[in-house]
Amino acid sequence: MLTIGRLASYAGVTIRAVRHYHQIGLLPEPERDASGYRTYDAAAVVRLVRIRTLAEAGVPLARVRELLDADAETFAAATTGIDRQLRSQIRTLQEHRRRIARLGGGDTLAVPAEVVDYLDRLRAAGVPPIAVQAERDGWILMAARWPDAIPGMMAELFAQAEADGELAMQEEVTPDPAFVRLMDAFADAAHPVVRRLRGLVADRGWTGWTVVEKRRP
Amino acid sequence: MLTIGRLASYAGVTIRAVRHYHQIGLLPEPERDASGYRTYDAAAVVRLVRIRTLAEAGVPLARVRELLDADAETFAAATTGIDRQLRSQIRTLQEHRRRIARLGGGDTLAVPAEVVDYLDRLRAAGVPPIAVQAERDGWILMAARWPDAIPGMMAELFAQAEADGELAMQEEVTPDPAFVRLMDAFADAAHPVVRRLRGLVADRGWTGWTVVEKRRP
DNA sequence: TTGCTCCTCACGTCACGTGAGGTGGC
DNA sequence: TTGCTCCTCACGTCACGTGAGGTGGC
Repeated sequence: MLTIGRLASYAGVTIRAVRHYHQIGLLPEPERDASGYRTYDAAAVVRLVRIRTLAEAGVPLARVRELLDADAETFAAATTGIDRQLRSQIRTLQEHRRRIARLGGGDTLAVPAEVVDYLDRLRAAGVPPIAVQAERDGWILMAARWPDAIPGMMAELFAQAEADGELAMQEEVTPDPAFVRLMDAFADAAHPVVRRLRGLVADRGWTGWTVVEKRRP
Repeated sequence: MLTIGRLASYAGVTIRAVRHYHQIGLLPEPERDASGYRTYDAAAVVRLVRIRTLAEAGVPLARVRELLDADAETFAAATTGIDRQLRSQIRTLQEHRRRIARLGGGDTLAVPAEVVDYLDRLRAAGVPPIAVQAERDGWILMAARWPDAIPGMMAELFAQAEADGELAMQEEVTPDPAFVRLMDAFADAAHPVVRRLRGLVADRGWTGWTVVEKRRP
């Protein structure tokens, strides 16, 4: 016969966990010795190891109770489902590894992949970091509001760039005019208020949006 | 600007989670509009996505707070630690898959591998299932009490079997006498009370333990 | 007497979930 | 008026953790 301490350590759980399983009726209360100590037999070990194996695999204790009282066939079927869930958890953790690695590399993960590409092109084209960041913030809000619209908008953006001439992919300090027109067009399309602001700015003698310049007289 | 619902759905968390992060000061409370609704900007999205990425990777929220306020170098170092933990979790889940598969196959997982081998030999030798189960229960209690002693005892057991003659590995219905002597010796060794009981049984005209027979006069 | 293992309450923890009851603009 | 999204309490959940205060045999 075993004390609760030996039982727990053999099964790899805490004493408190064993007592918890008694409380919720998952593991029957055993006999007591003269001192009031619980005394466990081999059957308790077998049951506790089953409980722990299932619980550690993520099965809720309420479900563990059902499974312990099920016949071998039902139980075997349930283990298939549990295994599927475990595999799915593993895949999820692998995805989390990728995401954590990207975070560690300085990525914010806040914009879709297409937009990341686009922002990289801006940087490569020599757009100043502060402007790229402002651009990113705009896309974050866009993506949050109309998530489904992003791929289409990006496709349209690049198609327009093709039409206007090639995007400057070299590391030029000054963005090329075609690209500036592209970004202005995009900014207008992003939100009605942008066009209005641009109008106000134009009224005051300035032109452009991505690169704002004093209009030549 | 975004409402809490759009922010939450874009970041892949619940509205309640966002409010919880406000409550514990993990995400700053944003401005309110005329109706008292919270209005979020792009910075809130960036911060929330970081919180969620870390939290889903298993980082406690108290630690997330530390990391969000850390510099890029400290943060990058921390992600290495988080990745190590994720890999360890994946290995643990893979181990759980193996254990669940064994449970589904009828294994109790309550005895060490050596004892499983030994019990298989008993079964192969034609020992009745009920006796094998009793034997298993004895070993469970043994293993729980003196876990370190099991390998040595098993080695001794098989060495003794070699000395007494080979273990019957064929599927005989009747266990061979050498094997019965072996198990009797083992039972005596398992616990002092076994020898005493055997003595009492012997006094009443019976012999043996593994196979109890009326003693021939 | 000291140390160790056990005992029973009973409140605490973590990260939210879940109503209850109410507001504001279409 | 109805539907929808938002708001603030505030108690509930899950699987135990963690003292508090006490017992029993070496």
